[in-house]
Amino acid sequence: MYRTIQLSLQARIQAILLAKYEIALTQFAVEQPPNIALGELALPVAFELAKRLRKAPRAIATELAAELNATLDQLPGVASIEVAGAGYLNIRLDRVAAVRAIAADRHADIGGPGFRLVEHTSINPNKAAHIGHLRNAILGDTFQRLLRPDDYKRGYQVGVQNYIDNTGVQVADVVVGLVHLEGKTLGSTRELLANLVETGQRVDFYCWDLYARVSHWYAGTGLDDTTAPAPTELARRKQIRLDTLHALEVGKNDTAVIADLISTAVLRRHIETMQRLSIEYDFLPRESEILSLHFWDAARTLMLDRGVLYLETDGKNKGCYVMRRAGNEAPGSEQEEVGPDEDAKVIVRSNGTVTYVGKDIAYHLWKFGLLPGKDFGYAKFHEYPSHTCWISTSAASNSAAPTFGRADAIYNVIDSRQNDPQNNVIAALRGMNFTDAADHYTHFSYEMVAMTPRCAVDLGYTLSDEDKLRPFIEVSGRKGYGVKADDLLDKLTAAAQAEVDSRHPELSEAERKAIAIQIAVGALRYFMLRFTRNTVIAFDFKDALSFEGETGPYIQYAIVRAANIFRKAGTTGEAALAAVADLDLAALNSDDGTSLWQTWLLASRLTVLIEQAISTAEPAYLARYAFQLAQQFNNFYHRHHILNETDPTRRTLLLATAAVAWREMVRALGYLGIEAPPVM
RNA sequence: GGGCGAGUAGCUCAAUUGGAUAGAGCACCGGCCUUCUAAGCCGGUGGUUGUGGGUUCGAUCCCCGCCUCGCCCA
Repeated sequence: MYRTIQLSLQARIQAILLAKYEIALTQFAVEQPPNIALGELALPVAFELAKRLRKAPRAIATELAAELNATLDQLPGVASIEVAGAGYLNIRLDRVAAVRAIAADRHADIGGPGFRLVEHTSINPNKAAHIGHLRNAILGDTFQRLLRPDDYKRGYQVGVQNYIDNTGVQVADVVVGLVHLEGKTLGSTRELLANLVETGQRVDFYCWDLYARVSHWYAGTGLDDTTAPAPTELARRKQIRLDTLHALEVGKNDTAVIADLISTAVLRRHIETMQRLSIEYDFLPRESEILSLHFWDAARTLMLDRGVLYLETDGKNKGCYVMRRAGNEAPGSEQEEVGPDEDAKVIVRSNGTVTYVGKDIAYHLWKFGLLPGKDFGYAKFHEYPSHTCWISTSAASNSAAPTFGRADAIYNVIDSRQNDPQNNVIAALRGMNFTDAADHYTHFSYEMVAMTPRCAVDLGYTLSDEDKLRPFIEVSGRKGYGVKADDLLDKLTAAAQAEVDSRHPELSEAERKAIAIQIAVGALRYFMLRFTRNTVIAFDFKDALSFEGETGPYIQYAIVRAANIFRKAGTTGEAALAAVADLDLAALNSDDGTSLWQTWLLASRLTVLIEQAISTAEPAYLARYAFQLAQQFNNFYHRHHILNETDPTRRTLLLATAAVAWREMVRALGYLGIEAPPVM
């Protein structure tokens, strides 16, 4: 409702400006006054025009207000418009009409054509998921929910991908650990995996420790060395690492098979972990197929054709295929004669190997459907209750698979440390004149999750004196520093379970467990979403394990309270809202009615927030909105005791007010991937 | 050395992207459970928005200098 009025106001004022001053203003702000007494919407448009019209803002506002008030019938839902302050146009709404529209769930639609690809999670399959990966996956999953079609909005067609680097150095390192530190063969690796499953152990946790051990082994600093190893020994270990990595890239050998077994087993664990948080994927493209299906060869041809890639013949990059960086473009100019562009990005090294950026460019050309003649094979990997998760294969494709790639817009949820590489890919697209693709490429960048020094010490890590003074300690899979996602979730669930057990002994074990999980997920997802993207989260158990104040459970609790009222009143939220249609709503215009009206007004803003969260790629806005709405409801809850209300008209209005808050809180939490428990 | 980001209440974060009196949570102090669930509500303490200039009707936000921290690249 709120959004609808915003749009009609904008259109109306644009028309007036064009007719009266011949000014075409495409975008201007619609705000909320600081106080409801000033109205429901505020337009600072007169300030914008002051300079262009060489007139005082207040004079312009007065003229506009007169014009708007004279044609109020063209603005349905608006009661009056007045000038305030130095030149604000304050809008008052027709509360009765607005409440009826909100109760009937009339709201602006969100959505459009085109296929949008959201890529998130993308954990190297060589270790357990940790809190940093959780932030990534929760951001991506929430954003995907905002885009997708649902009961509330038309939405966009969306595909969710989780990229798997199963042939990279990280997987190679774990293979080195298995083969060279634990003496495993292909056969004994199979036994190990079977054994871990039988004994109920988590493969990814096993690899977590092994990965940290291998890192120490390379450096000669771990428990595997009682005395410092000789330089020749360290060189030998480094060579083993390179050889193993090479074996993975080439494929079709025992080392590669071991890597595949391990990385697939770890990947299955990641899928399980994320499913605990209601995070699902549609497709898992793997680097092994990008290599085996020779995506790069097609990309190289295209890049050479389009002139973004060229062979450097001189300077430090002699013999490499390089790409000009943005800002250094001088196609066909004298620049090449002046000398080599030392700042150019190396794509193919002089030894013929492709850099990571090269492979990434090929992959992104595929995403946009720009890689001629190349597509993955698709195989089923995992079944969710509502859909299949597919995985890439170099074998023949399953004909039942949907198509991925050929996206109109992509969103890559990748932390801000990858800003440079991401910009390189965009620059490549732009250089190839794929302007549309480059324009619709969003690096959904976010800051990392680190740990407070205290948190690191609590986990048993020994910090240097220097590290203890830092604001935070970076999570490091390589060092084995970090809070594992499953451990955190287990901890949260246990804490929630203790509360539920003591509050609801009448419920069955299974019911209490289910509620505890909903609360734990609510706490965790909200915690990861409440910070805006470019804030480093310094993780601390005290904050993350809290169920009070600005948390997910606070909002869930508000929903439970509302639901209790409907239950005890012998009605439902839906019925309470339907009763508004033929109710006397005159009370809304009284002073007392204003506080009720504020709840309706806030509830009607969900559409505005969703749209804002999408356009800024900032789910935190929606998280904060959900909390605000819960605060507003709790305030209302304490001020009005609905079931004791004797006046039937007023009681119906109060019930409906609780119901509108309830409806929008449930919706907002749904987009955040948080369920509303039946009781708490 | 270059690039990106950040610096706001004791702590952790917001601020509708340049708008009206800079707001929340935590912590602390005081009040509220015989009521629809206290995982809650009400009140209070707490600010020279790192710093110096500039731009304009208006700056936490934009521009320049400096300081501090983080990340990436070399």
